[in-house]
Amino acid sequence: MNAIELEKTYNPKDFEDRIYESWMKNKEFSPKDGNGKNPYTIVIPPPNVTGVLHMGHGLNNSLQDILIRYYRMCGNPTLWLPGTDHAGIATQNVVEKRLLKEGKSRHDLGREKFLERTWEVKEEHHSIIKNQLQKIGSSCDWDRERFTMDEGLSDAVREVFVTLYERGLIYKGNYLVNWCSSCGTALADDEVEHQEKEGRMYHYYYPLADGSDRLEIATTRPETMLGDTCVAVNPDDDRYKKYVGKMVKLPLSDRVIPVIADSYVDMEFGTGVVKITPAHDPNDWEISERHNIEKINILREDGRLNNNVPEKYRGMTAVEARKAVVEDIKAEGLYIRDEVHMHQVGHCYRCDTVIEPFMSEQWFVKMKPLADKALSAWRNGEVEFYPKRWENTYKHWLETIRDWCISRQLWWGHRIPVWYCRDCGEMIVARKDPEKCPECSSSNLKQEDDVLDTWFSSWLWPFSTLGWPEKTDDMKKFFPTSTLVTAYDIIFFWVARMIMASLEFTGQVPFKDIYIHGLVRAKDGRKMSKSLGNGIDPLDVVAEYGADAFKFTLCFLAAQGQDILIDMESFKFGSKFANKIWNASRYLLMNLEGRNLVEFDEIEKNSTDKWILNQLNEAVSAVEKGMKSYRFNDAAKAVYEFFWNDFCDWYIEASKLSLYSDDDSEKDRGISILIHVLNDSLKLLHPFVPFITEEIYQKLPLSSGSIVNASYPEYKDENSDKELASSFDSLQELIKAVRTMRSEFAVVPSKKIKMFICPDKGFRSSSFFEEQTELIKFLVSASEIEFINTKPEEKGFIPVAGNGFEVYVSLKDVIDIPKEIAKLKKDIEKQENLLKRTEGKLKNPSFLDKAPAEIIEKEKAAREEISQMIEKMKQNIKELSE
RNA sequence: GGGCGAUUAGCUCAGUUGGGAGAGCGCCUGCCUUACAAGCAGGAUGUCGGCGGUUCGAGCCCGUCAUCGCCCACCA
Repeated sequence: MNAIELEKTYNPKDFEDRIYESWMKNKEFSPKDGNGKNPYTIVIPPPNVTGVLHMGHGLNNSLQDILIRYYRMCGNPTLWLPGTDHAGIATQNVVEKRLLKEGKSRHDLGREKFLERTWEVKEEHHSIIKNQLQKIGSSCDWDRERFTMDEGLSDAVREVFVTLYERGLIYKGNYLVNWCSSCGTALADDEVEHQEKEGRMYHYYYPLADGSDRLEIATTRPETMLGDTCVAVNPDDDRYKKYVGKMVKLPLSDRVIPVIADSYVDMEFGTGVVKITPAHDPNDWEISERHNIEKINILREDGRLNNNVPEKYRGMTAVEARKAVVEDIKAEGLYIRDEVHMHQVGHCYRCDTVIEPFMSEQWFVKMKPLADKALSAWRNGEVEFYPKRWENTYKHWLETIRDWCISRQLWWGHRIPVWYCRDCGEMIVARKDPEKCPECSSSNLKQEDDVLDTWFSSWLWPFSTLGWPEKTDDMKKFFPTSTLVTAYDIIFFWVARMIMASLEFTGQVPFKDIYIHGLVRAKDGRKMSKSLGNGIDPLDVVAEYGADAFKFTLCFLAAQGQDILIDMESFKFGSKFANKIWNASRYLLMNLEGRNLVEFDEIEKNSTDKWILNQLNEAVSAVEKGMKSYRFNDAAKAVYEFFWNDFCDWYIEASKLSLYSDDDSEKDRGISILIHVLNDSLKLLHPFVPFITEEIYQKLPLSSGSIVNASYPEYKDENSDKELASSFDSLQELIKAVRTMRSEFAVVPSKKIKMFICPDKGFRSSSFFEEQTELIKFLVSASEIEFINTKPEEKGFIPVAGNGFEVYVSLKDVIDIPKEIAKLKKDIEKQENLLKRTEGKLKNPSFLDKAPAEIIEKEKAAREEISQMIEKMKQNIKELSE
């Protein structure tokens, strides 16, 4: 046949897009029927539709893709279901920012127009993120793509909301929530990020109403005093017992508030007197509930002070008011001092604005009953975390869970399916939009303005995307899913909640395995972020090195659960590997010129062939082990070492003996096995480097169809040959020993040497060496090899000692004898140290008594080997000195 | 205040039932050997954070300390 040509240089840009298109065209990513094998399903953690793919997504989706491609090739009906998340706050912020540029606010447009605008932005961004996922090679079934706000998923959201309401697990109430004044909405507890900030602790007096005395209080937020409704002390605090029940005058206002006793107050901290602002502090809220104290809200939704404070402070921001209040306290002569104080301050996880505790009417999910189910499912082993340590995090969060505030004062999202009758005030919670009030039949209804927290749709993702609440075929076939792959930063937001929702509504866990990978960071260990400017755009990596280099590098670095530190340069690693695959393949395809391929089963295999088949077999096994235990780096390492070290450095080199021979049938034999092994290697590699393997696979004379659905190489017992592998180790040792000798004394490859090989008596590989004479000659550039039983009589040969053999090479005229002797002496010293250690063990009675027999045997063998080696080297020094 | 992770070659990191310390990059030497110089062949480099313990044997298990990082937590 003719040679098959590959471009001289590996250039992923030439084929990656073309190949992805062909995959799409041929629907390679849609699940195939398995011959009785279990389906393997992953639902993608849906990226924010208006977000941009960052390195975290890059890692996340690379790992998913590797799993998916692996199981798909293993013959399981495999589904990777893609989709995006509407990301309420984030998306709304994007659109509002755009409007701001036009000088408008969302209120200028009105709800309906604003939503239209947002859908447009959504469409526009959606194609960006989808394209990015495709560029990195994600083999998702795009025909099944979903969006959290599409019709089916919206139905699921309603079904869940109403059902939970019916089950008494959703309630509405006026409580203290986390308020982001910039986003203008309430947030769940998890959406608040605490940052250590330097603040000041202000001390000043509250005078008693009767003027008899005054109390010193301390606070970090003086402005909140405008909402104080009492002052609290510990009931056991002797200093203050006498004040309990008395009234104090609240400075800067005309209010008089009581002194109460509550054991919450820590006598040791501060002055032991706490000003209580129920509407703006969670603890104060609790205290006011216990003592039935009034709550005064002093903030507007935009974070400025409202009309419940004296006129001069109205409209000020908290920061402005703080300054003003402190000045006024000073003016009144009540000020004592202030000092630096470090404390945790909550910030909005979307816009980083300081969060204010704020009293408002919101919807909540009662979490305890849901959490209990999720805990027991985990205890029963229905879900398993990789790495296991995350189970502590999961458990702790579920055990200390608080109710979930699910209403958001936004427009973009699922509008809460609750209506109020304007005529009779009836509240209607319904799956379908009601036409009229069931109480009074009025059609004058108004739907709840608020929308649901984004996570309220995400937590249904594993089953809503498969068609739930309908009983779809996909639901039957692919649910529960197999593996969830995600980073640890959303265990609470998402993972735990999916388990809760799934158990509550399907009675099953949503997935069996949860693989938690690390975060991708910059080389300095910092998080990649826009503000730091240290981020790497995955698409830049793809443009520079290709998608395969991108995926392989990340996978190779993804040690279980550890963060990954990278820069642009890091991807050279994967790129070099891809380049190696390219060139090795190119070389083999070139050598098809004029050859007749022989059916693999009919080829007679020599030891080297059997050896590479054994190595391939072991690699298959290592990949399987790596995939099953989610040790991606182990799997990547196995394929890397197999392909580069075994296949390229040894097997292809060795095969040149065949390819360069004069015998046509030997050439045919050689190339046939090479192509066969390459074919299997490409399949072995495909999950890790999908594009390049497809590009080459398509050109191989053995293959038909896409590699995406080709069958993965299977581990075969009959290909496993430990003895052969061990003989090959000896052969490699021998070759390396001679090469080292040549290299140390700068003997150019073109200089052929003559050598004698003297295998140790009874050494297992002695006959193996003889069989490999031609190969050894070729690989060490020898002109002639003779096998002997004892030291050669011929002069001018340098002895090289190895385990089980001694080699004599004709280098005496070129080498520096004193230098060689010095080196040998150093080696002997090393060996003697090893021997000492081994002998020490073997002389130790408790070692002999307690160590397993196997280990003792090993030590004995080592003693034998080492002392023989020392003997040989000593002998060699003598010979060299002659 | 709790919990977790990290500490191994100059750099980034592997090292899963405890049994003679590894990879990639970088460095040094020699090779443009008709697949690949993004390559080939060879080489140097480690008190495995400190201390103590368990064990015949510890990078790995236990305790403790140190440094760095993360998560959770209502101390005004």
